Amino acid sequence: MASKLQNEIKKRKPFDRLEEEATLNCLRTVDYIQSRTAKLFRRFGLTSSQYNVLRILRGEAKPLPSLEIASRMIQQVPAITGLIDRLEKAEHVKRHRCEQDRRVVYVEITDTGLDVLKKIDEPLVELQTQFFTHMPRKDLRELIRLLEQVRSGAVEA
Amino acid sequence: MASKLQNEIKKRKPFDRLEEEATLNCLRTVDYIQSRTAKLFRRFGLTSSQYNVLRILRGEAKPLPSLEIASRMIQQVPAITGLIDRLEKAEHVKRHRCEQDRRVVYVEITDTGLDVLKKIDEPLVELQTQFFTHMPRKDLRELIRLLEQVRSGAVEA
DNA sequence: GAACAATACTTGACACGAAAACTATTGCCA
DNA sequence: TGGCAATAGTTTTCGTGTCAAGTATTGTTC
Repeated sequence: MASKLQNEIKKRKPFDRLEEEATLNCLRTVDYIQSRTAKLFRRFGLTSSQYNVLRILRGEAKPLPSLEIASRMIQQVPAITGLIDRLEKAEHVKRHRCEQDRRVVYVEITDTGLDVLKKIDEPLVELQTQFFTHMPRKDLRELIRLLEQVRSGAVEA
Repeated sequence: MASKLQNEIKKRKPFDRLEEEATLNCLRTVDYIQSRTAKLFRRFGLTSSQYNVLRILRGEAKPLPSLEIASRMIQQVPAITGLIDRLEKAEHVKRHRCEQDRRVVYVEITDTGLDVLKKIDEPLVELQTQFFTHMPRKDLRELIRLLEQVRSGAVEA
């Protein structure tokens, strides 16, 4: 029987390696999750990355250096500068240089930023719940275990 | 005990919902897979999207209309134009208008394109194998099942 | 204490993804 | 057959990710 994924991408031959099928399934599933989530954020004028920066800042509840933010995200250093530029323009964050070490730039979330996050909280919980409502809790836990297991084998690039 | 993911993103409090933990685990794992794969493609002068277009064209072994290609990928219509522009400039594909229906543009892979794919084949198999070598086949099959299960609940946006 | 290395960003160039608006061509159908 | 909708792509704009190279500041070492 043809797999679900095989139909989705109109692949003619079945996968000949489990590894290929697993890789593509990961990508496909996340694409689904990403696009739904991105759509939600956009309703509030944010992109996924912007939301992530704000979420990190709220979690920490104090200003953080740019690179510290970058390290908690998945992004490269250069991207973070422009990201914060735009967040600053939208008045969701403020920047100020550290007086002790003038190389460091601290980023702080503003009240405007906190307000936006607050509005997003509930619909985001709803959406994440919706992704998995049809799955038994047991399967959900198993999925988490397996995904962590994949990453546990991660080798340095 | 703090979860693996919680440590990775330096989250201070444990996740209070399984759904959140599962969502973020999906994103995190795929980011790992994506970045490793993208690096491989870049060694051969391709991006992930470009590789995907070429792979689709090789699989079909005949010219395909632009939108047909787009539908087998995950991308939006507008993105496909520029993507094919760049592939054409690199002489990996050729474009030609359909004579019967002049709205349609057929895209065909060139010998250059086939050559690049051929060179990528082996290292890609190796990389995908490496992602999962440390996992028992049984777990791999279970992971595939669970990921398909997630998508099976997909609701229209 | 002067030179060099390391750190914390910033800038510029290019490719991609997403949305909205536009062009060209074809199909419909009354 | 004339007009209007549908289809297939393209263009534009903006935010992002990635790489390479650059700047400012601080640390370190001989």
